[in-house]
Amino acid sequence: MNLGLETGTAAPALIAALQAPAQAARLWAVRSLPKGAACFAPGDGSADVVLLLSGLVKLVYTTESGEDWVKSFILDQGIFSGRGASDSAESYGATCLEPCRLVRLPRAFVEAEVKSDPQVQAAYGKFSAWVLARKQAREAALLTMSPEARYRALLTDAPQALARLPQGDIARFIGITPIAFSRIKRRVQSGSISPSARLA
Amino acid sequence: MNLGLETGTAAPALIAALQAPAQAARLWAVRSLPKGAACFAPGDGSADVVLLLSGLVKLVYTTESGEDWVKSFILDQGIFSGRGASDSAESYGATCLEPCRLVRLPRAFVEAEVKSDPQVQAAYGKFSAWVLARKQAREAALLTMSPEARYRALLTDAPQALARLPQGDIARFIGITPIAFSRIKRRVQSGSISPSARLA
DNA sequence: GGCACGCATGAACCTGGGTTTAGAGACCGG
DNA sequence: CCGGTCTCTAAACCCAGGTTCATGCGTGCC
Repeated sequence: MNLGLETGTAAPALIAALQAPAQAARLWAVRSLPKGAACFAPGDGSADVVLLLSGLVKLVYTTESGEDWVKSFILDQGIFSGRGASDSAESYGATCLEPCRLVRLPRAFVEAEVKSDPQVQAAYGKFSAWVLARKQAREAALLTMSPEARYRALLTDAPQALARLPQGDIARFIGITPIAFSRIKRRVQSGSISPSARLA
Repeated sequence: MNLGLETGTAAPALIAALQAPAQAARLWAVRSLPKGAACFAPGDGSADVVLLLSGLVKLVYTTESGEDWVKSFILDQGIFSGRGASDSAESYGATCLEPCRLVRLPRAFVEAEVKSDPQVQAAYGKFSAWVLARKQAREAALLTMSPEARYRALLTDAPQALARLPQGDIARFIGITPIAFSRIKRRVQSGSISPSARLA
């Protein structure tokens, strides 16, 4: 069971397919952002599509009470935007966890390229399918697995990613507090085989 | 915050758009299934697309330990298939909660229609966007809200749907056991304002 | 260098949900 | 009409995760 952290090749392929057309349209402006910078704020009206060329970004939901919950991480190369296809009420922000290099493209430009360029269209189709599969995996993980099980799955599926992420962010991605995450790590490392398949 | 139970018009529109081509191809065969029947089993190799014309279907993940968790409900009119776009490891089954009328179409046929028929293509685009938004909402709900908060949100957003669903299935959709759900209902009905915004 | 801040950990206590067991009511077939 | 099964509710107990308070450690800033 993977939880939606694997990187895959779909996003890099789509980035590559978009580069030439964007350069031709003089829209290919690589921007560098330092660690801690916000790519966009939650509720940002901007419907830009962001291509991450290198670095590490987290997408976070912020609740009314001010808690942050990590929707997902984008590692090294990936594509994301503030609003999934249509506008949804649940908006999220994006923050650089490492220095990042990225390109912003207007959504309209990307959509036009998808329609007109078969290369881009093919890459976009694969990317969409991959996004859907990831979302499905994440949904299943949140619904059917306990936090500890999710952590164990991450340990198996994406150890190299875990090493680059702050503990607090991993916790908020798994769906628990950093304190509880610390306890889980202790349990797991001590080799105790928790009998809880899927508890609260 | 809606949790992914609202029905919307995207699915009915796509069903309507597909009907004529499917009839022309002699693929439009309406089947009736009784309450309790399985539309397909988890892991079913069939990549058919199912159009639900009337009735009520639940999609359920089954864990290795045999627990069922409700991925989503399809009310009255909707479209679903055993495998989201690409094949994912997490497979789910579909069961009728009410007598259903439905049509099964081969995925290849639907994909071909999407490419060749602009009508279908437009409807499919809207449907895809709607699916994505719903998945996003569900992900956010599972990640950022407590079970009780999810139930309260359902009460607000989809009371008519709740009335048609068995308690146990609602519980498994919210992400808890039927027993815990019973307790939550008691708490909510007794008007106690639980101070827990988002607890375990 | 030294101070402050943030992050990770630790311990103690609370609480919501899981688990088990049990019982009341609805539905169905004989 | 009766007995079986299924669903929902209830009560008692356990446990994982939340909460609070406190400590140690690394980083950055002055």
